[in-house]
Amino acid sequence: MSSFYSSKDKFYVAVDCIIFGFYQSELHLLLLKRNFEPAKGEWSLMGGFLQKDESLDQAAKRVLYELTGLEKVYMDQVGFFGEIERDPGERVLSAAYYALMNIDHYDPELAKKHNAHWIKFKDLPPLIFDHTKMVEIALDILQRKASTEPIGFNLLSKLFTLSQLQSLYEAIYGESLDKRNFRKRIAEMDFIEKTDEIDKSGSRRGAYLYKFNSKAYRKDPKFKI
Amino acid sequence: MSSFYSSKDKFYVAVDCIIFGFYQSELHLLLLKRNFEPAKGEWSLMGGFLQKDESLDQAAKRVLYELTGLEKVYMDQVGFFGEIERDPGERVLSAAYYALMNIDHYDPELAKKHNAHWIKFKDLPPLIFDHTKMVEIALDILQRKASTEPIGFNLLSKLFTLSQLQSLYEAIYGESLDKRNFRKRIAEMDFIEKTDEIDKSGSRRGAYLYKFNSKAYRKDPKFKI
DNA sequence: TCAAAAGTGTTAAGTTTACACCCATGA
DNA sequence: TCATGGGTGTAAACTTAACACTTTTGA
Repeated sequence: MSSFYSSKDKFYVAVDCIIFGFYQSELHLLLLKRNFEPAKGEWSLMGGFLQKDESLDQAAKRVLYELTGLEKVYMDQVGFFGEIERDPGERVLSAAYYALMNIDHYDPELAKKHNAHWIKFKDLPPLIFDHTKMVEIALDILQRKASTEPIGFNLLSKLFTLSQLQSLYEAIYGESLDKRNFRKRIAEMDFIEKTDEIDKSGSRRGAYLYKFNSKAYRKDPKFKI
Repeated sequence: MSSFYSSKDKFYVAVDCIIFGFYQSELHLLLLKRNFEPAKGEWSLMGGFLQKDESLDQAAKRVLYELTGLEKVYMDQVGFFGEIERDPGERVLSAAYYALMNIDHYDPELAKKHNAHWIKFKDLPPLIFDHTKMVEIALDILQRKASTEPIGFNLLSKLFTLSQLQSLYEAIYGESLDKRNFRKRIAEMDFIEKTDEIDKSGSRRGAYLYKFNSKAYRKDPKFKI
């Protein structure tokens, strides 16, 4: 180690994951009822410590993988949290990431193992440390980003109905949208393609299924939901 | 130290500051021509290491203070940079912050001492490590934030002309704005107040000076420049 | 046959953009 | 007297918002 660095302090660094899912027309978060210390018995985000051999982004992916068994989940940085007393045990800095995943891909067995639960975003319980703050900021970022970039599709199945897509955005924004205006907008986006498949699960009549064609999407400024 | 934490890795954590100034109708960055290792002789952001006794935000303020002698400068998070090899010397994580300061408040003596220079944003030289990336992200955040929150005033004097305000926003966005439309917008914002003072430095005729009244501003959704 | 979700256009209101000239002053 | 930046309004284009009924089907 060079002398330049040797006099400096070193710190534990964690990543915490705000994991969004969409289910029954509502946003949910995957939260842990901690059966381990510190803060045993309380609700928290899934987290883990950064290791020497991985980047922060890799650590976030790893932590998510440990909980869900899923790779290639959409993730993005929320911010970093560096208050001295944020973790009452030891000083730990944390980088928060949010993830958007399809709730159907989540193995309930893994949930049990970690004592993880999908909790309605609206019914958010108190969380340990500064995790509530992290969640608030994550929602804010999600709202802004979802309105100008096609990331919402990560919360849906490959094929989805327009009603599902609309209720997803309603859940993200926390407000209802006009059906006809919504569909008009979607119709203008060439990269949201109608298939000839029909979903019968949501209605007797059935609704056409659509898909997001990421190849057709290239930072289209038309994207604005 | 509890056994829970003791098996985890610890890391050096730095803060790097992207310091914006506004001067002669152009955005500038305060950069160091490093006369110290590592990367001596190259351009970099002002940075420093996080210490045990301070939060990340405090560290950012301290680092800025060391360079400028200024307190109470507007600062905001840019992101957390955690690639393994980002600093070729040792593994160092970095939290980037941007700062908006009035260039007139900056003491040129301090600049000399640190070998710091105000560089036109448009003429940005190559920077060490991932600092260029940090700057790009900071500009992006600044552009978005300046368009919906009244943070731009931090780059101006307390009193400013509308021409100065307009050229500030033109510099931030990198595009020119229509003078009449711009002034129409400003006129609708009650918290940007016309004084009866006149600035003669920019024209023979002189221009009215305005001030930002932060007390009158309360997350006004009308703010959109 | 009826309940429940799917699907479909038009109009008014509001916002954004484009645009050109006169004013006041000091050198 | 003239060069320079300061200051001002209107109309067209475009975007957003509000709004209600018909269709299809399985139970």
